[in-house]
Amino acid sequence: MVKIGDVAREAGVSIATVSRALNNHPTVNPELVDRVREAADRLGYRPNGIARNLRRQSTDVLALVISDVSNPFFTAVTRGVEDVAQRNGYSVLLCNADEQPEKEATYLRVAEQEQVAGVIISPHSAGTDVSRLVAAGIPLTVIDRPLGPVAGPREGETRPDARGAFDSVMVESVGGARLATEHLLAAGWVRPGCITGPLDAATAEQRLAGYLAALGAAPREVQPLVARGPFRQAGGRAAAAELLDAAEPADRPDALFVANAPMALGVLEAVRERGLRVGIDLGMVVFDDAPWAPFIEPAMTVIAQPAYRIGERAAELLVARIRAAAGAGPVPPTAQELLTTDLVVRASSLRA
Amino acid sequence: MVKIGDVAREAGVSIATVSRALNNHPTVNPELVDRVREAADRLGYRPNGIARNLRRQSTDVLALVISDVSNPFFTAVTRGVEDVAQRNGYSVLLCNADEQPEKEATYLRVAEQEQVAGVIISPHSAGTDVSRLVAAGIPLTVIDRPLGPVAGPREGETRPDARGAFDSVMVESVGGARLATEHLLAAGWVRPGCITGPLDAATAEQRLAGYLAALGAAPREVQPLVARGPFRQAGGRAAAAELLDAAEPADRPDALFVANAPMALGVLEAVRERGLRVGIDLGMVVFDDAPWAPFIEPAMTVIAQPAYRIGERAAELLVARIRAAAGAGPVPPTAQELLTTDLVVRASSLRA
DNA sequence: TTGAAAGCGCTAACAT
DNA sequence: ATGTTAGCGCTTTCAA
Repeated sequence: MVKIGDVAREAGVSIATVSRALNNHPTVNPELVDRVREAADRLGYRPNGIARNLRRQSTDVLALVISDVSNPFFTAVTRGVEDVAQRNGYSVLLCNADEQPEKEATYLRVAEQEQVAGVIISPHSAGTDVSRLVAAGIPLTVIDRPLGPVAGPREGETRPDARGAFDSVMVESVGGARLATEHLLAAGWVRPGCITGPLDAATAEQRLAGYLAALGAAPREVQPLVARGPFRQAGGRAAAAELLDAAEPADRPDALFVANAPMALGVLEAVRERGLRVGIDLGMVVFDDAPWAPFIEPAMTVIAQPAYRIGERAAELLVARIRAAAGAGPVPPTAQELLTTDLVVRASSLRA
Repeated sequence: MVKIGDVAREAGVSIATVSRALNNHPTVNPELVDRVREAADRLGYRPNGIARNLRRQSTDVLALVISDVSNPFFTAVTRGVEDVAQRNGYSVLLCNADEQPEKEATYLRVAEQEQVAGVIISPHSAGTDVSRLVAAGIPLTVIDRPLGPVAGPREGETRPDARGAFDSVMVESVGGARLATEHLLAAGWVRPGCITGPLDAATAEQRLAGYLAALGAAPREVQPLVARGPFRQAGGRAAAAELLDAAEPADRPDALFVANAPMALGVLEAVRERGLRVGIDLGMVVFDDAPWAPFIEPAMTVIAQPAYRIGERAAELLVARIRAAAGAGPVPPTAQELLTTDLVVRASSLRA
């Protein structure tokens, strides 16, 4: 490996000059800059990032910790984050926690140890522990799911200023879920059920809460019908089976509000296996749009989230905070952004 | 930030002992190990990964450079890589090159500078430059798309031993594409067209080659009908439009072989816009399965790749090579694995 | 403007 | 078995 000393010798200058020349320090003689550049090219010199990071105590890398790479929502978020990061000179390292708390914890530890410049995370649950990151002074933006109070340095102690510890970008989940359910009711379905994620996932709770709120506000009384499963295709299938196979026909839903897109595919499996027809025997609305939603039969009605925008905003807030932490900008006030969702009516929610 | 010296003081030992204790060095008194552990816990010590990497000249991190996070094929590959990596104590950093050569180059540079333990890459084109990685001795496994000869240290020079420079895990693309096209012909479609990726993408060429081979072997002569576009939904839509809108009806395909799944969604858009019905007016086969494929109407016939397995094998080969490079195992012979594809017949390819 | 040298936090070779 | 110390390759004072 060719190092800075080799370049210095080749260019006939000191290593300090090489460092300054390569980092565009203004105080160095332009002629020397050229000589150094050429020498570096000739030798194929590539600065050792690790050494640089150790010295600078910082990196040009952002970590994006998401719950599931195969969920189109998160890939859209990823795009937004990447585009903003790239414009600002950062690389994005994507960490797929895969809905597993241990995997998430591992990535958070790696992020801390490798001293990334900042972290954007969609926490598995409100209990996800980011206290070390906060303590290490690594800027953090939380997306998609809220985080509970951050633990303080001593056990059992929480930081009263936890809210100020990080920015967040969320979506109006409760409202979107309520809108979806009201839409189902308005379309003439009488017993909408709700298929949501696990108890520890905040988004699962919010979407359920919206569903319940809609039922509560309905003119006639409607019995809540709820099933849970992991936020994946298999989870949706099992949960749908649970609801659809209820012993009492009166307990079987005639419509389904599904809390995320991967689950919806599983719900569709269960529906088919039972010979049910969406739009005829069963109404359906899904929280989250997906590329395939317009192409299935009937086309899926969804609550669309501004996924790309969430990624963009999260990255913008993070970059601003990194800059501020480096003293290269004003300290922005803590942001808690709430973006809105859209009901996209296609065919699955309409009675044929 | 609490560092190793602080722990040493707290535990009343030297920093060397702390280092050894925390790294499970066998030669250290178990009683001291406990003392050190406790001291470290008490202080909330977290080793500085950067400093460690600088000293050790290595990392516990693998980089996985893929062309498109939103393609389900790559997310399945990612899962395979992650599972193997985790079992072997590595973290995976996912780098989304997004089909852009510059972005890919940036990530490769980051991987080199941050000295990741190894890289798995699905190269944008055969021209992707991995010479620096090879020169830096970073083990590399190539997946999905082949890489051309690796450039040598001097311009214009190629390394004759380039084939031995890295392992690869690919899929029988040509054969799969040929099978798909033959299936279309056998199902009674008479003018199958091919929608493939850009000229510089090797998989686009391979899939086209398979298509052409099938036409060449057909009993009656069949005119090739080919359109290209970026490997995305919008690319598929534009390419399909090109074929479907041919001035001469005789030049319009009555079936389509589509080279990847994201493109297929775009093709479906174009098909709908023209009021065509898949399975009736138009046969369709897609290279690559996708979670939504069984759920669209009619269900999509696909060439399924063992995506998860590709990721697993790539990671296994990489880990073995990293071990070997560290002297912790035998040097494996260069592997060039070729996995097989499966034709999954659903409804889209059958004449109703 | 340039160079010499200190040190980022850690591991490992060497000394005890 | 434990401690002392020399670096890993770089950036950045400090001195010239």
